[in-house]
Amino acid sequence: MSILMRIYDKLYAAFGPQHWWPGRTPFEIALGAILTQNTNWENVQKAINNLRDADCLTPDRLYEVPQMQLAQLLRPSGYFNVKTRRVMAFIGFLVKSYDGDIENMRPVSTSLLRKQLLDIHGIGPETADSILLYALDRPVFVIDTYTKRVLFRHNVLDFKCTYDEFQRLFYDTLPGDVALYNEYHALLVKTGKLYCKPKPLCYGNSSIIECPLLEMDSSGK
DNA sequence: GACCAGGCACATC
DNA sequence: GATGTGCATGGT
Repeated sequence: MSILMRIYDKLYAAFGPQHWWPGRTPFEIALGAILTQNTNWENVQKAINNLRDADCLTPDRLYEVPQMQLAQLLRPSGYFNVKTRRVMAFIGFLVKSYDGDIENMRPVSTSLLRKQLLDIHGIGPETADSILLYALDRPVFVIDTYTKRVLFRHNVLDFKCTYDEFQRLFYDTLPGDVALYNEYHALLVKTGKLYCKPKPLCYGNSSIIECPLLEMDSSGK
């Protein structure tokens, strides 16, 4: 069994299902993916609640709302000027390419969708992959800071490896299963929050193991 | 007051 | 290609 599958089994046994992504609709999930960039989820939820209270939680309404007003609604999520532009870019794409309905993306291939998402200003690999996996149910593995930290601290990959290199390891050693990818990423975030804070640990010391639930036995099995 | 939080674009070398 | 920096609120 691969190291990644063993880690998954340990995490699932320890924490159980995480019921991700926290969002009511695919569109809300996509918005959350943008708003949570480098940001605590509780702050994102406040911004999403603002949008809901202002009746702005649909592509049509967001397409109409003035930029200044949108920025104020997004304020609690931090980087609100940046995120306002990014949300507007995403909405513009959705309206222009998919008639303002994320459901119209369903028939399109995953590889094409990923290219289109990455072309949108403010959507990088993690945000694109989060939308693909959690909003559109595609077998795409999301790599985030916690994923890198947890794997690095278990000597699976170097922290300096690229996004694609981390992702490749998951594709090479796990089946392409949406439910598995969904749960695994959520479990890595859960574990990272509990055990893999950036300090006082040093990224340069790969021998440090700070995730006790993940420690393997001496035979490496 | 310091640190942290589910990135990304852009400038510079 | 690698490295550094700006973006910002809110909780601990």
